Amino acid sequence: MQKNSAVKQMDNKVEEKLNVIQHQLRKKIHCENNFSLDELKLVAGVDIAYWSDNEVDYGVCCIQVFDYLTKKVIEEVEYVGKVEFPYISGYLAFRELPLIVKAVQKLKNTPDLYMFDGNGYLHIRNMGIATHASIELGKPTIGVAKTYSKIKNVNFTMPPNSKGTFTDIVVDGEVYGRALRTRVDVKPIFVSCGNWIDLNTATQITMHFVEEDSRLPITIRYADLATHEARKYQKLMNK
DNA sequence: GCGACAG
DNA sequence: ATCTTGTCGC
Repeated sequence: MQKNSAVKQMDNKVEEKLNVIQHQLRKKIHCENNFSLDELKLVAGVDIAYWSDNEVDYGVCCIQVFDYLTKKVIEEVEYVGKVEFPYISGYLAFRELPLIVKAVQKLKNTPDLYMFDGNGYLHIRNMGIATHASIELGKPTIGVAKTYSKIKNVNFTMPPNSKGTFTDIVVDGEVYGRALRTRVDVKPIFVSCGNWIDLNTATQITMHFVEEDSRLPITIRYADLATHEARKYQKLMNK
């Protein structure tokens, strides 16, 4: 299911509307901190896993809330629901946000910041899932993608092979995000401001959550594992 | 026509 | 994202 066939399922006028929406929301982006790192307490990791049953697509969104200092999970929630929107590169938020909002509503705690599996400002219209979600949730966010999706023909430069090094990704003279080598001998991840945070702080927080068992920060990693477990359970219950 | 394409 | 075993390496 590549972009072409996915777009065929979506009216061209619909795509144009989504485009307009993203350009409108773009005005609400702030790549600067609206909080103090000293006061950062609760950080949430968000991810979604998918499956289908009788031609119907389902997804489960898992959110893990971590204490920033102890790096322990203090709360986790999941929300299972139908997924109506197709995956189209550049419009991931429209596919994932409905489930994310529902999952957030189940939280008893209010995270100070959210981390997403996907881009934020590092996006063709600066409106990756992390940025769009921040505007929806009203909280600072960070985008953490596992692969780079080329923007305006700009490639990224591979950072040196040592922990914590990075190279910025500059598009039209502006830093959109960076390739970050979280550990030695691993592929870099792609970090960008979602909203209400600067790139250096986003990088610092991301590195803070990187441990020895994954190149991904544990916020994203644990949420990813949780979605897989939740899906396994859902498929089991459906038989 | 061909390649690219976050999750 | 998802479908999936073995296998190379630390």
